[in-house]
Amino acid sequence: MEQITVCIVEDNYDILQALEQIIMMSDGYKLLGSFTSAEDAIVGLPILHPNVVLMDINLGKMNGIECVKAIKPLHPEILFMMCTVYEEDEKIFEALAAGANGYILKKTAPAKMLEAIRELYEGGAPMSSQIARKVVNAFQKPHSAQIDSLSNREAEILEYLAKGLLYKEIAAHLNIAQETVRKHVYHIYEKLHVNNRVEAVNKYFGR
Amino acid sequence: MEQITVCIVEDNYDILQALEQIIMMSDGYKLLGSFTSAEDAIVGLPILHPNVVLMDINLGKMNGIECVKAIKPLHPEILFMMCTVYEEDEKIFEALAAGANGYILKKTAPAKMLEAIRELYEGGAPMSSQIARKVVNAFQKPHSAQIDSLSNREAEILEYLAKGLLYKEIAAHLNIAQETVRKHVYHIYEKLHVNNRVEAVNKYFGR
DNA sequence: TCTTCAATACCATTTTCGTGGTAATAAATT
DNA sequence: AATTTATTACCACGAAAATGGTATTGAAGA
Repeated sequence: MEQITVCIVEDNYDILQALEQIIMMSDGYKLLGSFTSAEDAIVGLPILHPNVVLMDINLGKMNGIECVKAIKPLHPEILFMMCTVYEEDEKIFEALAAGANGYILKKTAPAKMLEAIRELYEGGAPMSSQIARKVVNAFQKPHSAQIDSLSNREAEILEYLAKGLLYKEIAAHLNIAQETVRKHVYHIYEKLHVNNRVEAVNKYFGR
Repeated sequence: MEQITVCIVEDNYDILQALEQIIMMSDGYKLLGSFTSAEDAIVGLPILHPNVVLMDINLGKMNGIECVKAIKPLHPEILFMMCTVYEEDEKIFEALAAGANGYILKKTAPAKMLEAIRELYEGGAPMSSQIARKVVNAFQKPHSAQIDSLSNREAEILEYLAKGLLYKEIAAHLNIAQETVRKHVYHIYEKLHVNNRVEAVNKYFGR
């Protein structure tokens, strides 16, 4: 089994020591080093470049998410596992958007923790069932009552609007007059309570 | 342990029989019925309303994703586990967007299959490591070379464009002349190789 | 030092969009 | 039978956006 190199970023000394013990005592895992602040990690992680980083979210000044955001674009090969005490909804999505690859709770049992690190290393995205469901749910297009109120034709035209087509282009696609497209759009805006294209498209994408 | 009620939608008779056997022979799971077409399932599933549906993606005329799309909005409490032979990228996201809750491969071992069904029932979103990574990656804002080429000010203005603000509103926010905003936008379009707002915003959101 | 780039600002022109009115037809609903 | 809704179409006006040119300033780089 290949050795997985690991770094830890954690500002609570007791928790850090416990994590270090788990990694060091386990075959197949090698602790390269630890950091107690995001600032130190930004400097040190690119030098040590481990396979996996266990990143605490709530650090001192700069939090773990900011830290990932700073490092990940420059070193996409480094895998980040976010560690927190609670499953905070917003933090999860923020972390994933920042480039985190996994998300586990600190209370996770040592064996599970090691398993998750390996899963991450092997191309997975370890996270609890509850988090996975939230992530999957985020994919569901939230079809609001407003969107539902659109007629078939209007919904069709909104799709074209979302692609950035001009009215004349939409008209050509649908074989109707540009003026008719214009009128449909007018009604779409009324139903969605917006007054320009981008706002309508944002509603279409559930934002 | 509570009984989990299950229905299967699968048009291959051999595979269907195998799945039925697995469910029927296992404690804690109860097979309510099976369907061999999406059309039949749309009629029958709401009547049987199982906890979990094993849904084949490649059915005859109407595929499994269309089927989920038809039923899920009316019965969000029914959980859908998509089953396919291969991990087809586009299908995964299409299925999740349609309202699927889990995504596993048909070759999955019976024990794992049952475990996944229970995980689904208990609020999880079972899927393979590879799929989970793809789903998580989809959250990462894909910052293209084009987006990176924008200056700070331009990126800032693109954010406002994405919200649907008028030039004059953006100008007011930034305390600069509307004409200056206009010029920034002109450069943004050049760098992103687009010629209207919606296309620029789509690049911003990685579409 | 010279050059390039980012940010600012102003101008002119054309195209597209947003607003709102009228109206015919067919389909669905009351 | 009467009414509403969806789809189509045309018109007119003003607002906003898109194209492209000029120009100044300051900062960063060659």
